[in-house]
Amino acid sequence: MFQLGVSTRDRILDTAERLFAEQGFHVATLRQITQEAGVNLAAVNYHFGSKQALMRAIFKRRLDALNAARMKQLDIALQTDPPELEEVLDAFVQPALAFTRGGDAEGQRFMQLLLRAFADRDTDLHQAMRQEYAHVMRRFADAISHALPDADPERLRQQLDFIVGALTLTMAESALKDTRIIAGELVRFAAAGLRAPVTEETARAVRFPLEARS
Amino acid sequence: MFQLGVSTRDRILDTAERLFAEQGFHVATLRQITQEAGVNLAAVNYHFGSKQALMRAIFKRRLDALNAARMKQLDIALQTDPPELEEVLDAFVQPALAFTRGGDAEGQRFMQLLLRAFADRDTDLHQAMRQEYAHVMRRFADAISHALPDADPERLRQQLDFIVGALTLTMAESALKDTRIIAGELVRFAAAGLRAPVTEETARAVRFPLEARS
DNA sequence: GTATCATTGAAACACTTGTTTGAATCAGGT
DNA sequence: ACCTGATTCAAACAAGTGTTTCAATGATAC
Repeated sequence: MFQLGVSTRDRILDTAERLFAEQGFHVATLRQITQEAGVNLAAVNYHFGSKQALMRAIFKRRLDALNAARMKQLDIALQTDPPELEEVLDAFVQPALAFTRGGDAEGQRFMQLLLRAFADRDTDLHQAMRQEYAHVMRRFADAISHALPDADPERLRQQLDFIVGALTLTMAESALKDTRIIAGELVRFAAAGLRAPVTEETARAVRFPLEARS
Repeated sequence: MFQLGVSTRDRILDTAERLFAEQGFHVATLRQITQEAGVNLAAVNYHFGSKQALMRAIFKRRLDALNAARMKQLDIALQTDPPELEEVLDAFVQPALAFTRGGDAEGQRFMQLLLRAFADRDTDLHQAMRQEYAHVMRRFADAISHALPDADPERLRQQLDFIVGALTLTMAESALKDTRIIAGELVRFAAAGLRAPVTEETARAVRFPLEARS
């Protein structure tokens, strides 16, 4: 029950990740974390320095893994030139689910954590996440531009944020068993959105967004 | 500076909304709120009962207004039968920006608050928000189904969540001046995504989502 | 003017928080 | 065996939290 054989440091990491995702950073207390992990209260400050530093360690561990998995799958997609749009999007979406393959809810837990980080603007965690993300996002934006050479790269980059929002919120929200199907749907949905040209109607909507058109 | 002439209750409501959005529910303290609002500390518990109840009051005020605005604009779109898909999506997206028209950042602040509520699963606030939303979401899902009679209603409902995620995250994240343009882009993006049929390629992606396709 | 109610004010309350301390325990090397 | 450094432990610390209390003040009606 107390994950015998695993180091104190890892027990804290796993338990804190779960409780931070479930309850949020400021609601989950060190006493609750250490008690459920079966370690002493002071162990957190000994191994990590502070509660904040613990959070950063948790975040870095998963985000590095997620980004590496995305990069790796993107490289495969980029072996064809120009790359297939769906394969590029797959490389972005699917690794977010890869963690769930083990059977437990780790992947979804991290998406919940990611969603909290997005919500926490003006925190160093938010800044750190955006910076960690910047690399990957730029590479994916470039790949999408190559797949859709006729589209404006700046607009494509903007629309990548739509995909991030849709992915993060639905993955954090949905039941575990549905995530795989939803990911496939999202790729199809996003690919069509990215391919859609700017029509006269939608251009007018951009210019006069609040006009009631009866 | 202290919004002279406005009632104590409203001063608390406005200040707390701002601080909750900026810092989060558990980080913003009643002492900070009451001090910045220029009211006594005990005023919160007198007028609202508790910090939680204050949060609910804040949320209800804006969400009711947002939902009402969406419903009203949806009714206009539904005057044509079948409704135009872009008009239905406009009715969903545009009211989220309507608050920003006054010049201040109220609209974006509320989207940040909404994002926090999404991240806070397993809280009564999250439950309350989902319930308040359920009505509106069902009506919009029905309207979209009417606009796209050939598509599976259940799948359309699923994809409405994509739009919610994209809208909430980008609106909370983006600079204020960009929100109007982004909203127009989102309508175009989402309309194309909803209209896209399920191809053999994407169907395969749904069946074998983690397969590396080189 | 006075009684009645709602509202404000300063202070205290009970409790929890993250962090620190210093002794006890453990492991590995010589 | 003995030393050394890393790790664990129980206890305390200082600070901050939401909430409550009760007297002071304000407004309103009779």
